[in-house]
Amino acid sequence: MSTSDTPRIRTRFAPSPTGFMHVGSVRTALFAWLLARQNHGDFILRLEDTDQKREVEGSDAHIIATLNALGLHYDEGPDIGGDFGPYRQSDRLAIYHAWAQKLIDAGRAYADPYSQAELDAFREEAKTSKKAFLYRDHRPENPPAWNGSTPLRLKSEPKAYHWHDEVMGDLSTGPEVIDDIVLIKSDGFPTYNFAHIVDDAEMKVTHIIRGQEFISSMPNYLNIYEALGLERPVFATVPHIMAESGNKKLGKRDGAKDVLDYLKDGYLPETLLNFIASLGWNDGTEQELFTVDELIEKFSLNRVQHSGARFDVARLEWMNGQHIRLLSLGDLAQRVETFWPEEAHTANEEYRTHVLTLVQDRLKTLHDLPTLTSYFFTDPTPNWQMVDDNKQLSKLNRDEQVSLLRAAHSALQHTDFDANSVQAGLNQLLETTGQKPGILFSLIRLAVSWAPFSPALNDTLAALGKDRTLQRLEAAITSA
RNA sequence: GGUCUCAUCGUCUAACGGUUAGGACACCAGGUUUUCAUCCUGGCAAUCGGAGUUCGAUUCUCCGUGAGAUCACCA
Repeated sequence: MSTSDTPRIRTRFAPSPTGFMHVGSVRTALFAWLLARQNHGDFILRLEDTDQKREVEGSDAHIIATLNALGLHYDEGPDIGGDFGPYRQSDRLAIYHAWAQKLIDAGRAYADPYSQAELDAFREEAKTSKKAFLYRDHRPENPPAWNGSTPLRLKSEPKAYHWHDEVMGDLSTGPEVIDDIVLIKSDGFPTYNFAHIVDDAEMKVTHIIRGQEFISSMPNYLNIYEALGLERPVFATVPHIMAESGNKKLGKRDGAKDVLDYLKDGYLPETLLNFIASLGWNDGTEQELFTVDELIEKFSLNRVQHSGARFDVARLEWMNGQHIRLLSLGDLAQRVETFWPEEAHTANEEYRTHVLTLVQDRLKTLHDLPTLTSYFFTDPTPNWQMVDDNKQLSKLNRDEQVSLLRAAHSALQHTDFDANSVQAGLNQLLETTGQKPGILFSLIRLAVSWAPFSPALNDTLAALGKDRTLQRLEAAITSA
């Protein structure tokens, strides 16, 4: 790479289409995306579909949908093209074979002559003699010419390595980890180990960001870079996210959740990005909440944690509430469109928006909307158990409770129904009944909503309006 | 087992070698919103162990211990 001008930063996210994206995969995508955006570079999506057996139908579309839903838009990719395509490895087989041929010509790759059984025997032998298995210990003297029907292996050059990782710092290993790894499989597809190096070079990727599981293969990759005569890109290895319980890395088998499901559950994309970034990264200040723009501005690889972080939903929930509160009413209104309870769809827009203002501070996820608002749209079923379960209210007997509701009913009949007037009416009712607000207001609140929580009482009644409020009180009284 | 990596409150984390080791989530207790959620205040709670370097180690070195990753014709 020329040193006179720094190359444009290009990062990539290179998933294999074997399922959905969990928070771990989103994080590597996010970090790569942040780095590209921060430097006004390019972010590339490349599908690594070289293992036909593991491929899951439709997961490429699912991955793309997830990236788009999160706003992690890429500049080049299988569905949108770009100058360095194709962006699907199965469409690039000729490219890998051309690069492989270079290695063969240079005497740095050879056909693997062994059968699976023979290989297994070598491994077994190594195991019983308690030695690490190395294929190169069995490297054939005169391998046959490669005809594509057997694996093609790298003729490695064992040596100690030493490299820099933007996240982990300086890393090193001895020659004992270098081996003759497979470059092209007997089905003609390249291995990840070979394909990603070729692709990153062809696509001019400058920064490789990936999970910790690749750290132990790094020396072998370095060996390939050298065999191919390629410059090393910048490496950044991010630690794993661990499952909520246990210390294992988060994986699909351990109940890792599809990130798209978090969106369906009413978590905001910006919450997810903020949360996932903060799992292993912070800007060194005490700031916890970041907008996407702030993440782009402040993110840096060298402040990424070296150790794995555990996923904590409670914190995610809290953060989502915070982000919901930061939304403008108009923005929130748009985002909750699909979350309203069924009955809300017949209500007029103005009323719905008003209800939304009342509950914005109470939402933890958009999915909470129905339980928080359904009584604004449809008459609730009285449930006196809720009254009996209330510490304060249970001190009164049913007759006393009902007579308080009657008093409320008659008092509110003569009140205007804006929030202030309702408040004044309620205050007066406190005096005439001689009740404590904790009792009187709790009772009225339940009688009109039959919901576990609701906005301030006067706001709630004013929003419901006089007719509906009185009618609910009547319904409560008759059902007692 | 070999190799590599990591290690601060329960969790996410901050701390030029010098701080009463800070913040956030969760939890607990008060308060405001004349109930609930939100919000505010306060509380609980951590440097894995042992040597060494240093006037002084969370921080540097070494040894343990623990944890994770990887040793595929998977990525």
